Amino acid sequence: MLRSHTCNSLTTADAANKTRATLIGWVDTVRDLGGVRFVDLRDREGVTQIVFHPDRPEIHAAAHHLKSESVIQVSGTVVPRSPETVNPKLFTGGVELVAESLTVHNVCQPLPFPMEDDKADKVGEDLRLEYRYLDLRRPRNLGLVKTRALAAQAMRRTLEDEGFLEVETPMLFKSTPEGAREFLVPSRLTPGTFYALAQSPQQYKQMLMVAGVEKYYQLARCFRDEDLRADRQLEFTQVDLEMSFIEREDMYALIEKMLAATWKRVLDMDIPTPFPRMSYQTAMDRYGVDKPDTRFGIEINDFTDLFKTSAFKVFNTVANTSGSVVRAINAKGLADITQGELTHLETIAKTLGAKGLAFIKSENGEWRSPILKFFSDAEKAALRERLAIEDGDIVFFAAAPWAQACAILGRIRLEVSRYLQQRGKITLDPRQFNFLWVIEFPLMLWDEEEKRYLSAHHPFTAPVAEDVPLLETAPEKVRGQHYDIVLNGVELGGGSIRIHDPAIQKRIFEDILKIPADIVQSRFGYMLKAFSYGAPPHGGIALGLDRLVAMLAGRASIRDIIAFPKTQKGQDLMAESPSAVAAKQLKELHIAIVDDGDEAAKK
RNA sequence: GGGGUGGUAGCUCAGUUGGUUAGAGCGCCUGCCUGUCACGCAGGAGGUCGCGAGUUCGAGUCUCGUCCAUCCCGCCA
Repeated sequence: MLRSHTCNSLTTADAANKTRATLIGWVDTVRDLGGVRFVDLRDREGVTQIVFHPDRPEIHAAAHHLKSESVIQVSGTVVPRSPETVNPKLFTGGVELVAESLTVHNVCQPLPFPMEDDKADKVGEDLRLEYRYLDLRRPRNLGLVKTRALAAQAMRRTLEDEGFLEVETPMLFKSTPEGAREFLVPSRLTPGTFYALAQSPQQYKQMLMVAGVEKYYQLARCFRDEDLRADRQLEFTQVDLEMSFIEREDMYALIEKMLAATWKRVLDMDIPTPFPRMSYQTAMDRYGVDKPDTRFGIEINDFTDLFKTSAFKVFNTVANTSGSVVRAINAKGLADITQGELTHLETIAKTLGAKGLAFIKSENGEWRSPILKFFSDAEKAALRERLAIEDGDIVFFAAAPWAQACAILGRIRLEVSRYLQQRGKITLDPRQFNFLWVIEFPLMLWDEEEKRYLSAHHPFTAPVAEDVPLLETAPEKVRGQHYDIVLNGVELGGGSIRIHDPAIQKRIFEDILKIPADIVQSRFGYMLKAFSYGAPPHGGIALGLDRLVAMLAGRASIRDIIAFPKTQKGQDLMAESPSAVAAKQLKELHIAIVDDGDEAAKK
């Protein structure tokens, strides 16, 4: 090794022993006082002050020209600092290394952006991504890399202790068009055919269960060619696992154990288990989403019955329409909402298909609302009581088909919670982690555009046993044995008990999802075949590692905790990918470039 | 595919109603300085105002287009 110690290891005991040490690392800061020259030397572990005295003229002179972030190696003697020069902010602040020799291994060019956290955080992300190796070098960001590694380690340990086998599954899979958009990979050896990069190891891991692995896990890279967000990348990592011979309860217990171990290891926190559970129906009715943030209230209330006889035509009509509801939330203390905020909320409601956003403001002892005149005293009293309306509150309504009303009030609820946080009326503890199992999802959802049922999650989810007879008669009433793990309003992952009966799987594909038999055969034939050769009951789950680490680290964007993330346009600004390729490469892959310039011109 | 926000020195930003030579802080370069730790002090260099057109006597500023980044909607079985 080119060092005897790390930059976070020398102590006053070393100074007392006159320990000789060699340190190597990056120049953090240079403080040149003319006579004496100080350099803070930094490595992954910490910082140690180096001092250059004029009695060694060569290295004293060289120290004058040291640049920030250059890599240097220094040998010398550890000495104590005089009491008034001790730096209490530094672990090694009681000592310093008197330089006796200096090697400059690499001179750093002037930096493209400042490295101090307070300044660097304001620098445009595109520049920091172009120089990702510099941005990552900041101790705080290296800390995020460590957090990720620690979290992965904790989860691996739990799974290894539980007897899981790590198995790698192919990234080159076949195209399965019913899911997310895929990355296609042309096959050179079979002209005109394509692989698809795996969106998840789903089908392979089920095959591993048929193979008798019993307990499988993998930190699996997954690929989806969809538009990016702060919490979505083209490639991301899932903690993917599958078990045989289990029921749902077994999976809840395992994941609770794994996440508790992770939070203990990374944050030294004891997460209470078991996690609360909530049905999909309850989550939608009370929070308007299937991934509720339960750290604050502002729950949705139903007033459909109340308005069935109302004089207010708009609500009355909706309340008497089958499948439609009239619902409201009370944004407690938000009567001082600004016009801009209110307009923003209306825009959201309209984006989600509402005609507007009805509200009642309770201010200075009286209610204000454009629709107040339509309400009877009994209706007002019911609203006041059930929404606990007090002075300073504002109530928002949605009158729409159930799913739409949920979507509107779910979004409004999150927005108003943000406004209330900005006003200090809701305070969220950064160390509060509300884990929640959301269960009893419907197996199927009716798709109005395609006029057929689609799997709510994926078509391998097993129906709840008692609901199986409803498959053909009332598919929308069949509950799936699916479970989502939700944390503070973020979906960490989901999974299910799978179908292991080829007859039921076939019924789902052909009779319910209406996938033509020949397509079922070509896409899933091998699965149906495998299930007829001794398929064990099995189930699994996949957790988004990137999101999970982002939650652990208190980061909003998963770009922060992925070493080399891509921008929203899917580009790697550092390596400059994607990039054009040579015609020869395309030819080899049997890809012809069709110039449709003329076509475009005609249009 | 759609909507919002932003793009001026290496970085972060200011730039008035369209008007003379586009500024500040930090960084960078040079010099001074023997106990600093965001060291200090003095001086200096550094600009295709994202790009392209248009309006105008005159555009960083107004208009249109375009590119990039970012947040969101659609999308993400």
